[in-house]
Amino acid sequence: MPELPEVETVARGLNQRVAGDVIESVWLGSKPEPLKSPAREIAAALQSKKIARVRRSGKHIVFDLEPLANGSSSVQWIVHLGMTGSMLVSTPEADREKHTHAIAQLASGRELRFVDPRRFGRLSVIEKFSPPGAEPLDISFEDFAKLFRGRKTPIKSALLNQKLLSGVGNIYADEALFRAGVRPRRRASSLTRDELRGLYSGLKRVLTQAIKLGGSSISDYVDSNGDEGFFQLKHRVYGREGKVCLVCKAPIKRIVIGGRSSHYCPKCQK
DNA sequence: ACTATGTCCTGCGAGC
DNA sequence: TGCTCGCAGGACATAG
Repeated sequence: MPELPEVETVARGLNQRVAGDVIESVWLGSKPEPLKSPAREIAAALQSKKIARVRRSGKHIVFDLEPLANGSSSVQWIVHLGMTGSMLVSTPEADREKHTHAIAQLASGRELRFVDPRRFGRLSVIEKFSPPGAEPLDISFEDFAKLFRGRKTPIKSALLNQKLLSGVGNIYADEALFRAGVRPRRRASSLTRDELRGLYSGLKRVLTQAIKLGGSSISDYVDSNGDEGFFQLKHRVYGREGKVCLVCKAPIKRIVIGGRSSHYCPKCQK
């Protein structure tokens, strides 16, 4: 589900609400657990840790944790929401949603709940998380252009490659390519410098505006408060197959690239 | 090193 | 109403 703007929204919400709180205990409920490291290690690492800060890196939520007493070292709790994951702040009395896989009890009396129907999400604890690719909102144009040099893969697939850029997913790749006027099947290396400039600024604009609107809610996505985003109302191509282009009235096309559906306007995008 | 493909999971809506 | 099919915001492993 969640791409950079959704994860950013969730992380900001979590930071506002649980930074400073303390994880008292952890329940890991589902089997197999949606974990990268053994359940016991994760539970032990989270227990009795203060949440110093919650932030986003790529599509990952990063909880910066500090030990309560001297002795153990700082660690990071890394949460990836996969396609359908959500991380909710709730009261212990609230009904436990189906597919709740983990719950952290907080000293304030509240709970952090990880819910994920499709189970593509992952939890892990490490010392220092380093994202594989560059942050799309921070990268310079020159570095951005360099990412696609010599790549024969379609530009759409290159945008989704997290080792190049961290955080871009199917929605925002399609929306950025529309704003750049570039068809998703074009070979990455074939883009002209002008097209790369359009893609660079189109991607930044789309991500920035989506963050402002709290992300896109298609079916599952909600923030840490359970609220939906509004950027889906601004989609120009994603999910609009057969509908008319808002710029030129041509019908929007849907094709499959690398197993992912891709939406574009055959007239506006070259 | 890069690229294309299949697989992991559950749920929902469309079509019959 | 009930079924089967296709599809879904992601990321890996694997094979070429």
